[in-house]
Amino acid sequence: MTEDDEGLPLADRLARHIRTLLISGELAPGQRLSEAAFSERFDVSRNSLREAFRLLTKDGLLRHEANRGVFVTVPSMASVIDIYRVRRMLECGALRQAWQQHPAIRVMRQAVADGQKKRDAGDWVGVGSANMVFHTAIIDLSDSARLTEFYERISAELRLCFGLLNDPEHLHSPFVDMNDAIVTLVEQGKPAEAATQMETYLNLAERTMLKALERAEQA
Amino acid sequence: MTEDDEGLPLADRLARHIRTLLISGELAPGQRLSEAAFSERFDVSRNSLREAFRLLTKDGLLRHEANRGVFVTVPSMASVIDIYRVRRMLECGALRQAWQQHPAIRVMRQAVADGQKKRDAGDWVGVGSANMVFHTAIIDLSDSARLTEFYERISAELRLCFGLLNDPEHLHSPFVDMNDAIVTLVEQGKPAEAATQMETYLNLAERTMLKALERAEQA
DNA sequence: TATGGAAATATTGTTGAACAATATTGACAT
DNA sequence: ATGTCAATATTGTTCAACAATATTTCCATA
Repeated sequence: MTEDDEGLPLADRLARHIRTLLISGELAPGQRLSEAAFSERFDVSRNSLREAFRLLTKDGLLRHEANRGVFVTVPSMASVIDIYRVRRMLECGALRQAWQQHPAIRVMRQAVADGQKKRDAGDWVGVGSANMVFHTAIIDLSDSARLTEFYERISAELRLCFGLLNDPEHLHSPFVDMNDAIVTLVEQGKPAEAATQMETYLNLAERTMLKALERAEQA
Repeated sequence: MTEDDEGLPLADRLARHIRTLLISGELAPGQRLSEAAFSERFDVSRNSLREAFRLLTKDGLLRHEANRGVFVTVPSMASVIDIYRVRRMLECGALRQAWQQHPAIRVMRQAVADGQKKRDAGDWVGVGSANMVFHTAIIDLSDSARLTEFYERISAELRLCFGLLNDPEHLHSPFVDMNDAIVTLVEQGKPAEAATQMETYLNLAERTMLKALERAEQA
């Protein structure tokens, strides 16, 4: 735990730290997280650790089995389908009612430019990050703190899925140009078309993800 | 804690119990929840209680101030506006893509009938409950476990707002007939119209809520 | 050899006490 | 009445303990 404190309660800091381990894939899906081992590793009490575990369980990143401990969630086809259902609802909805001058649009445009640059440089991790910024900005179009927070949770769960894939970052590249088209439509004041495009995008992404997951499961 | 166990961990049971106290108004907005007092009251350790508090804080029902304790969230105009933004996104979205034969539609229709009966009997609490069932069923149209769970959280927060009002239950009555119109449109295979109606409904409900909250704040 | 089961071990679930750090209260002097 | 400082209470976190439940080990037996 070398990062910034911010004076937050220990359990929250712990949860954040463990979350980064989860989404970076340092903790593998299915892995059991022993209370003793982790409280030693982070040099905190079991009680504090358990609070953090509970928070992450509520976020769907960990799974809790009575008297057996907590495990890293193993993403399933069902969860992928559900997650994309949520994304269609939130992202398409945000686009559909987007106001042409919303500040988040600048962020979207910037993220697209960034993604293109990273792709041309062959920096696939960078492409993934830019893509993430892009979609977060779309949610910001809806100007709702609660939706933004909810999307963060969904987003973290999705990254858990990516952890199962063999060459995950490569997945994002084909979508950079679709992002471009979408933000352009929003800039042109065509929110309905943008939403439709996004639906196509998400359906495609979902299929790709499911196919990749299927391959990964067989292995 | 006289209710059912279900073998869930203590913190979860505690959180559920406290949540019912919150939404039923037995714990007033702004009130401080002393760890000592509540661990005594529920006959649990401070550690377990703190886990429960953290869960409820994540749900937005409690607010945590460092070194000062947890307080029942005081709903603000801003939170009401945000909550209705979420509801428009989720409920209108669910209606727009509703499949005409979805089982949740029966639940909606039943809830409408129930609400009308309760209203005619002057049972305002019953009207409120029926209304809640109706809107939860709308979310179920989207067939997403995550959206359903998220809506529960939003719903609980909204009930916290109702706790601030003087005669809260009375608020629901005018909406029973709008519910009727909406479910009828869905049954007729007109999801877009249903969504539009719902938007009108929610805008009206939001204004009513804000006005009532304004009155309550002055007092 | 394989299998079933019982004892031994490890892990989680929950508690209570302890203590440092911070916030609140109260007494006192001005 | 007001500001200051000590006294008190509360939260933040840890630790040690123990019951309850899982897992493993080991042995007897078919």
